[in-house]
Amino acid sequence: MDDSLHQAVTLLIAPGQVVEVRALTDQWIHSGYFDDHEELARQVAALDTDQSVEGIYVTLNEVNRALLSRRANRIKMRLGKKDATTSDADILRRRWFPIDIDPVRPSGVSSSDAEHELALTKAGAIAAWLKEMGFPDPVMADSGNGSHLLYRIDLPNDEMSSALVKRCLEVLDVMFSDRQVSVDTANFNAARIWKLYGTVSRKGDNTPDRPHRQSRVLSAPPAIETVGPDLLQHLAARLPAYPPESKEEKSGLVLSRWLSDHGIGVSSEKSYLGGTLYSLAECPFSSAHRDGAFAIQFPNGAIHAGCHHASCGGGQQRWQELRAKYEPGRAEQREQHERSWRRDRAVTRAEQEGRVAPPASSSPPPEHQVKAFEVLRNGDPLALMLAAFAQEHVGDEILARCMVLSMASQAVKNSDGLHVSVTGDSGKGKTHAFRKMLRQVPDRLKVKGTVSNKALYYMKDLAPRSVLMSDDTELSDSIQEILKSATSNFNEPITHTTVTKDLSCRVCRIPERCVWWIAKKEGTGDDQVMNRMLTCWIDESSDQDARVLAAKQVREMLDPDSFVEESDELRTCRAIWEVLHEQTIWVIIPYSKRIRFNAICNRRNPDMLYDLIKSHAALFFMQRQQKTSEDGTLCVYANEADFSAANDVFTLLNGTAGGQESKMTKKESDLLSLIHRADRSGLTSVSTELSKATTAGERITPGCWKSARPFHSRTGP
DNA sequence: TCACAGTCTCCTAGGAGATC
DNA sequence: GATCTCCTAGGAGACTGTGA
Repeated sequence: MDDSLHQAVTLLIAPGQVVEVRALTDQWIHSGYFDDHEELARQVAALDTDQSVEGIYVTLNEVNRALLSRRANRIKMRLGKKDATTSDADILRRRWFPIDIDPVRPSGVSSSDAEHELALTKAGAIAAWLKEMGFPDPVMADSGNGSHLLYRIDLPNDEMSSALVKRCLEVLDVMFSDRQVSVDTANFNAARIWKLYGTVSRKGDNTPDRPHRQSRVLSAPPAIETVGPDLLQHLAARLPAYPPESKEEKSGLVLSRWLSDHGIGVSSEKSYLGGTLYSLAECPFSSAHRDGAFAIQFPNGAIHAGCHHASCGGGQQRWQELRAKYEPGRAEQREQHERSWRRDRAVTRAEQEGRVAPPASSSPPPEHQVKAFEVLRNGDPLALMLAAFAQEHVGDEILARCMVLSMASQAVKNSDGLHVSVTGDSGKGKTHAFRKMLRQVPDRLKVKGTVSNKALYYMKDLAPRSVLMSDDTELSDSIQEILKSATSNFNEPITHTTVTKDLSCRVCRIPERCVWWIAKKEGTGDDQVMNRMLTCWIDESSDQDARVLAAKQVREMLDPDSFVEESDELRTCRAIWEVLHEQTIWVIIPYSKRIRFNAICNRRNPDMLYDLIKSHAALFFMQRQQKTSEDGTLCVYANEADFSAANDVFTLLNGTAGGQESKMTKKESDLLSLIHRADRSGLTSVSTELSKATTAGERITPGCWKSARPFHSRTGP
């Protein structure tokens, strides 16, 4: 028997242990099970002379003894489809923690001498690193093309052990793999077969540059110590297994750009937990070595940086240290910024407690709070909100106006509430517009995304005056019913009574004064729902596409330092909404009787105009004539500016920016417009089809709205 | 060739609620 | 109370890619 083969069998396989031998050829698999290890070595030695055999392997871990009966102490050549080999479920215990270090090369060829040497060197480095951590000396072997490290373990074959071994390999891969050599992370499964040392590795043709080599054990400790699970867990914990939480990195720092901007060289990059791991060309933490440093950016933006050398923390998080090294003074600025933010927030909360006007405080309120009251008293809050919105979303101003007035309607006691629906094709920015405007809303007052039919009734922390945003989905019948209730009974909670398991009644509620913002695809939702909402169209024009692209191009040029996550305007808007959400205002429209409506057939439209006026007046409540009613309600008188602003919105919603009265989508409206332009007889036909007079047909044609405002009025207090 | 991981789709069971 | 519908989670199976 070959000495090295005999040494391997003695070393790897416990006496009496059943083991599967598997030989791979280009086309076939030969396999047998052995508990007679002398016989195993004899048959393997014979098989190894077969030049078609690329490699001979054994199962490393303890195999179920029953499998011996499959092919007892014999190798069956050319397995058929019915001949099973060892699966993970056939393994009784894990006996080895195997580390396979392979040179990076094209598949199907043996390694060159240089590549082979690199893998052996890398194995030495890994063994040394693990020894620093407390690992014993491993069995080191030459696999023929790369190198192997084997540590004796004793773990049950279960999911936890599998995950632990897998994680350890992943950590070693991150720490040690580079462009030339990689640690194979696929060797974690229990039934994994392993090169039987003493046999020849024959990948591809045997050429001088890439010769076939015999695998062999290079070194083995006299007594092999078992590595305990604690040590493996210690290794597994060397790197974050999940993206770490990081508020700071959500600011949009792009690690690759940051490294490049600061002249930090990257020797290689690869994916890690969905993010990217950059191996640094030189260690920025120590001058004692060059290799080993790395930085990872996770999908959530968080960053982990470190170095695998024990003297550099052995992979521990050192990102803040790295950043501070290249951005001196930043930590201090950050601390100052956070102190200021905490102070602002504390003052804002204190002022929220039962106040209508700003308190005459000897200490100055925070900057944005002062600005908020300044704008509410003397400025134009609507203009500020539109400007803050425009900083983050290009165009769609009329939609923005609708959203602002919708939120303002929550503060109006005598309003039915204004809800917003926006239609248009996917990808045109409906959801983006909603999300950007929602940034002005305090977090506790918004619900985003999709919900199942009854879920809203069961949300325990859903606050009154929340904004419920439904995202680009088709509205189910059930949600549409809730919407109808919400819009019909704005000032009361929506109740829903169900029967529990013990057949008692349970009453669930959606709180009062919630407004809905619905992003819909074309042609979804029924008219009754649409009737109750401000019906906007997203701007789908090619001009808008060009403007969006231009804005995107500017944004992509920003570096992290010039990127502002929250502008002063945005913070001021949020402070304004905090003030308004504390108010309940009764708006009086003293000129109500002087408003003339062209179309009152849909009774909801006058309501909507009145609500728009009231909402605008609520937004400017500090600049309007006020009185307090007997029950203490703050009353505000709407003025001509409120009418004018509301009328502008309503006119646009019936013209170029929405289908408020017609309930048509943009495409339907464009089609009618086309018919109208092409031939007036076409309009007559449409009117006939609709069973309406030609004038009615004209009215639903957008071109006519442009020339005729829907309301006449003589306004003024 | 085989086993496995990962991904995706489809199907099914079970629970909740509605209806008769 | 029986039955139906809707929703959800989970499993099965097909498929692909990888590595021995």
